[in-house]
Amino acid sequence: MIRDARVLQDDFLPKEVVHRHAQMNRLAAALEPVVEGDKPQDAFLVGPSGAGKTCIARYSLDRLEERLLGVDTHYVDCWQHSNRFRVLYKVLEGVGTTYDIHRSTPHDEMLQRLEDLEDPYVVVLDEVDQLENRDVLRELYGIPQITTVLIANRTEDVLRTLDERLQSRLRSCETVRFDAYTNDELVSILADRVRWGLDPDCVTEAQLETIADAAAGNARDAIGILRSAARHAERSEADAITDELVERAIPEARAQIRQKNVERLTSHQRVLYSLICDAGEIAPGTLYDRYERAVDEPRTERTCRNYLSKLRRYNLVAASGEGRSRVYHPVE
DNA sequence: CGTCCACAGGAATAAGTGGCGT
DNA sequence: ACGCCACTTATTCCTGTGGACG
Repeated sequence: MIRDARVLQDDFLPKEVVHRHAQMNRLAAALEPVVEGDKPQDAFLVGPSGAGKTCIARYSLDRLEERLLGVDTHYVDCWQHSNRFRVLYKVLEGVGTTYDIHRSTPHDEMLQRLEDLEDPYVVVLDEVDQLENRDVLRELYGIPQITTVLIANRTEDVLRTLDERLQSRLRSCETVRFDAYTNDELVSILADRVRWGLDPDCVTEAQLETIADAAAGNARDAIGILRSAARHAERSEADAITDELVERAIPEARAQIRQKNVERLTSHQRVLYSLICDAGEIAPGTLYDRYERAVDEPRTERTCRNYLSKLRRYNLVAASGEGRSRVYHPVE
């Protein structure tokens, strides 16, 4: 029943982008000057996750490379590469000069190589708000050949921690806003994937609507649910996806993401996480007390606060209330 | 209504790690 | 073998903030 598994993968890039023409055009317009040999405008794509930002950015890079020889482009996921070295390394990778780069290569040399570039270079920095050290942004902005396309959930999260100069520069670049997809849009995106990769008629319109509803505007989640349901159907050698499989796939797709994140935690972080899960809702002070008693050599409170912000970044826990009335609770 | 305190998170610092060049 | 360089993690110190409480 799965004819082409690739179209259900996270990194699949459709040949045509639907429902995002306005954003496509704005980004294309910002980059357009490069065709005439001028400096393109930096761009900033903002919006909730799964709203098509990454997709549009990658798509635009592909179109640009198609049209124009002698422009380099590259995509960097700052979630996976969250420090200066890794970002610079990935950026250099895009122009194929990493053959003799290693951990202890001075940053100056890496930057020098970028400054020596002959051709314009467009870099997408996805999830830029996950960057631990923003110095690298300033460094990249200092290189005239490089045009950046930043992607983040919220503009303010990125701007907040930057100095004045960089802030004003970022404010003046082309900002393209994305909203979450509507249910109808999600259904049509899912229908496309079904058409390209699954047997026709193996899933009903009503089922796609159920999936779209559960995904709450997030296309990545929606496709994840569809993928999970299709895999189960295939494993049980059914020739269609049943309603029951869809219902099961909804929590499962979420659990998979959570599982992946929990695996990336250290043992101390996991203790905090399970304490929060057990309590359902817990005040910071109580949490630290219990943590101190739960482990042999407890870390300091400050370190735990760092752990907690990591748990929040991974979307495992959330905090509500400010100041003294703050409580942590698990997500979902 | 003002004070106090728990809490968040920035900055500086120290100890430990890993891979490289000499 | 050794020092270097940059990274990572944890810690100490500190400031700003908003709700609780007298």
